Amino acid sequence: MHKTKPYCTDESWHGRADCRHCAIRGTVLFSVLNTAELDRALLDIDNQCFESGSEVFSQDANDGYVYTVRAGCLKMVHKLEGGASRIVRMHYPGDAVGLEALLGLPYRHSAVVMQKADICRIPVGVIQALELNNAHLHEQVMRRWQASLDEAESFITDLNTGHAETRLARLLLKLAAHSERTCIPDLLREDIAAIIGVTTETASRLMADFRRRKLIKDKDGRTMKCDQEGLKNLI
Amino acid sequence: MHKTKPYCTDESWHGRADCRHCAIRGTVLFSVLNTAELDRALLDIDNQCFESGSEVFSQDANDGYVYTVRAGCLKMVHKLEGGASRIVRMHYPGDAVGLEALLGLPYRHSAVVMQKADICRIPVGVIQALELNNAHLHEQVMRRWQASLDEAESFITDLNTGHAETRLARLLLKLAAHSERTCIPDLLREDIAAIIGVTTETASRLMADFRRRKLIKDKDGRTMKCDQEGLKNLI
DNA sequence: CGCAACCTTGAAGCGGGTCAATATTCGTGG
DNA sequence: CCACGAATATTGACCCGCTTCAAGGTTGCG
Repeated sequence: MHKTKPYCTDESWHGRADCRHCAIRGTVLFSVLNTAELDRALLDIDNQCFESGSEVFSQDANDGYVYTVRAGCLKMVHKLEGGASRIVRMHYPGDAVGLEALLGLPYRHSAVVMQKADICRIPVGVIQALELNNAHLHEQVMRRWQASLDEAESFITDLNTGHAETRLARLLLKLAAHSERTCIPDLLREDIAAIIGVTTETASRLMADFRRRKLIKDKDGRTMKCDQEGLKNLI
Repeated sequence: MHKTKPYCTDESWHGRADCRHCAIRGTVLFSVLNTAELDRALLDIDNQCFESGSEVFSQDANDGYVYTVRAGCLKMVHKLEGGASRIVRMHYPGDAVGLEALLGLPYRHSAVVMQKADICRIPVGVIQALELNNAHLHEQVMRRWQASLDEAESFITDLNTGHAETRLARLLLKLAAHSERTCIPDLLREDIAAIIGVTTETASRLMADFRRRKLIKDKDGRTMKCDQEGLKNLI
């Protein structure tokens, strides 16, 4: 990833509005921004768009960055010994990803884009430096950690419990909860399988069945609309 | 839980050795202990033994304590809508439990003892106060958060993936990794079922089968020995 | 166009669920 | 100490949901 431009410190930047979800921005910007030191630190934050399918970082790598999601959707993919892999959680706008880097640890999973994403890359040193003098940022980091834990645990209780049809319904509802107007990404059948713990064929059969029952409708190329009420009846 | 005695500040306490794993003790004790203020804060830390089956805290409660495990083993039980429940992770000596209390949030799960446990109860205010002046403690808290995340995710990748026999083998090996000399607790079949995501009957059938194949041996009442090499062959 | 990646669908088999009966362990009180 | 009942564990028989293996079908891209 190459250095682009210092969005965060540019008050006239058009994308500024989305910064309201950012742990760094949402808490620090409006409290202690006016120091030269802070402005300097923020220059190290980079921003980039990723296309669907591209990898933000790779399992076992250790590059010293934490990432925040401004737009789009990521999957955290864990490779298993047998060559197969499972998706252990997803991340949405406002989430921080790769927090283990704050502890100097290698990434536990690969982060791969599921839906075109706008992502900020923050060197861990920046966060650590700001945290020293800012308890509020510290709390925001902990909140992001807890959010990852909540998401991983909901994968166990919601997406790995009950019949496959129920699990798929819960997955679609979860995606809808993070989308505008029930417009959700049309996931790869392989990804659905890796999330709800079935084979690709079963995922395909279920999705085809849901479409026939009009629980989901194709919108354009990579998104669809879903019938939330109908899906809730399956749970 | 009633106040017992200020173990942490009593240098002659026989149980002191186990404090080496504690986030508070392991980092703060040897750095800034000698202040009256810190000693005072530590007086609010309580310590108690819990018998197997007893509940340390309850899902949705909000009592403002974080707990650390000094000995024994806990299960984090999440109640589902249908009345059933799943176990989303386990905790062992050195772990911190109920970290969401640091954010003022209600507990996500009930914490129930699986094996007689020795547990410290720490008011969130104590941790917050100490964190303000101690970046090292702050790091320790983050490490505990990451450990919870690692454990939850290993439940997805190890204990909710593959055939039931494989998952049970991985569960027993995980317990063995946290025990002395492959002596692991003889879990309730219902707990095994709630961990690896099968019915109680299937858990019972598999355990009975493992015993016949001498992969596990009854020791005394509530513990057993397991053949780690044999179990690894099932993965 | 033609290949590659992805999706859909079918048929057969089995792993684990379900329902039910029996055995075992454990706590409690006589 | 034994007896009794409740909780837990074991086992059987049947069946269904999902996997497996295999064969097209569809989409998209160089």
